Amino acid sequence: MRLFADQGFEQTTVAEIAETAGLTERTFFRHFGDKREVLFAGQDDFLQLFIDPIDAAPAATAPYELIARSLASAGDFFPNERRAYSRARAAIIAAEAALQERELSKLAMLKLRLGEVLRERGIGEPAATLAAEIGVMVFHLSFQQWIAAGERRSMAQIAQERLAALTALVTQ
Amino acid sequence: MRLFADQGFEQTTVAEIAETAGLTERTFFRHFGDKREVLFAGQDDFLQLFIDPIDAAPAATAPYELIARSLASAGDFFPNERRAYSRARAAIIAAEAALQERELSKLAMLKLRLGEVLRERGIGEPAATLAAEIGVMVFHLSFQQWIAAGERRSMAQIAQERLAALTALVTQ
DNA sequence: GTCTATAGTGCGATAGAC
DNA sequence: GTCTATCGCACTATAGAC
Repeated sequence: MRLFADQGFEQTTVAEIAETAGLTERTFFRHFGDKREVLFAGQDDFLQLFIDPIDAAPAATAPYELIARSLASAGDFFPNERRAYSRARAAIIAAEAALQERELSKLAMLKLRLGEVLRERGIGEPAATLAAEIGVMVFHLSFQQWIAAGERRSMAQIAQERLAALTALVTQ
Repeated sequence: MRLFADQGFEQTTVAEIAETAGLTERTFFRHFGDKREVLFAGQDDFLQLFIDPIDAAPAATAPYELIARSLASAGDFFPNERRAYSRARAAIIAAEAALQERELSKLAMLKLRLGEVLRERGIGEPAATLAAEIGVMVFHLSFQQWIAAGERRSMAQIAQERLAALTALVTQ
């Protein structure tokens, strides 16, 4: 992160990263499948925040309500103290198309996982996939707003507002 | 496409592609920013199909209705004759994570462009971005269903059904 | 069109942890 | 004694500079 922030992602070689970390290039690639992956690894607990409230919900809970709970829970990953760090990381990603691609890819994986969890609850198609897509989409848009300049509201609050806006949009 | 289908995307070198096309490697990269791009270039008319019906709609048309018209129009890009080709292309993309990433990236660009068009009509935020996200998301899921084994319905029909399912999901 | 830097892979050797 | 982390080295393809 320090190297990327100072000189840019593209301008930083894997050799530099490895040296800074006191390792060899070969070892870097043992831990990370590619150079971009170093910015996205270790998001397992983040994923779990989406899933836990779904697992904990009563069996009859409607998909929409599950998504709302999932979003509220995911907000815990982004307390106010994390905002500065998230902004710095987002700036690095925003500066490089290759990193934006990887971010979209990670969000797509989250969608797939969420869809699975919903289907395991007996929610059918296309509802399960649609609910997963909506949940992750609202999360993503909310996150972008959360790190916007001057924004002070919490992630959970923004997400709730965005989900309501989506509902309003669809029911015009 | 032929080379990718026969031996896989990763196993096909740019040198091979260039030679097959009767060009040099350097010329390939002059036309395409990177190797993956060759599978995604020239989608401008596709993009326009989303935008045209929005431009043509009466000023007071609600965002949801705009999206519905956009989806109906985009369906024209996928007549039944195109289905076999789309399946073959999708199979190539599905076999390679790097290509799936690029596809998501292209869809994200489409979202951005659609959002712009909606804002130019005076639709505010977050409605414009949400509508664009919903439109492209429904398109993407519908496309995946359209190329699913045994599926015979038209793109427009599937998209309409998916959009209705989304509405039902959110309004329960 | 030529040249070169860098990402990423395959295989093997070594050292330490349990 | 097996398992895992690191390293060394040779090699190829992409991609960019000039």
